[in-house]
Amino acid sequence: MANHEPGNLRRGPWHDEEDERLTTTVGALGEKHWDALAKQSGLRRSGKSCRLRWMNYLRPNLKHGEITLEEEHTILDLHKQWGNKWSRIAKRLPGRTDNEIKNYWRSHLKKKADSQQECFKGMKEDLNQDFLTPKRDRSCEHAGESSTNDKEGIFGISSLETSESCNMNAFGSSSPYESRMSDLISSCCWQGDEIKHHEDCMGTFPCFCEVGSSSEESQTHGVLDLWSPIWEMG
DNA sequence: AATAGAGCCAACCGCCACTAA
DNA sequence: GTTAGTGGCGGTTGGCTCTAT
Repeated sequence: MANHEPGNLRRGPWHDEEDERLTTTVGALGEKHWDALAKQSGLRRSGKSCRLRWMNYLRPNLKHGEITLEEEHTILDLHKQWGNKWSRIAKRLPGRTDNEIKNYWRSHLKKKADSQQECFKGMKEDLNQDFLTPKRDRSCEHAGESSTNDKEGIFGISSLETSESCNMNAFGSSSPYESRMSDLISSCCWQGDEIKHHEDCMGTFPCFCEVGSSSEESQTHGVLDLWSPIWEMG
């Protein structure tokens, strides 16, 4: 199989001259046939090691700076959808490598995601206590049609979709429901996030306005992600 | 100032899928 | 159909840096 190499291969951190030599060789031969490339370069490195070094650090157009807030949201969104498919996630973040994203997730986001999940879990319990009340009095015409699931338990409405179609102002500007949701969101949003409302939502909750970054993807997923932990904990 | 513990990240390892012979 | 070679992916590790005591 591959990599049953002689024992004199170098390991450990790469030196500048090794980087230069690898860059030159890849420039001449292209990003393929890594074992042959490693031999031809004269580097005492395995093809696998050369490929990794190239892909993660030497490739043109790689970003080496800090992960931005927008990128962070994207990583969280996509990780939620796809799990640990780091290479797939990396394809959606130009200039970032799977290794970089994986490390960032483990060192920065995992705890964040876990604590957010815990936060929502606690909030959901509180909300169930607060709002397990008759729902037919709610102004929304969808309210109270069949009170069989947790989404209704919280909102008195039958689904995310129907709630979206309702006018949330029907709950009243000072409803306990609204203020509770406001507390929930402000306590669960990450530091640096801001909630931006559309003109017609009047800043009531729940609305489907943008949370956090201004990217198109976040606009699509941001709020749904904010709510989904509640749905999923049913 | 010394030291222990935590955090971070580059690099390695093992497995798997794909391809060619 | 089988086997060997290769590349890609995700998990893990080792060592360096930072922070708290």
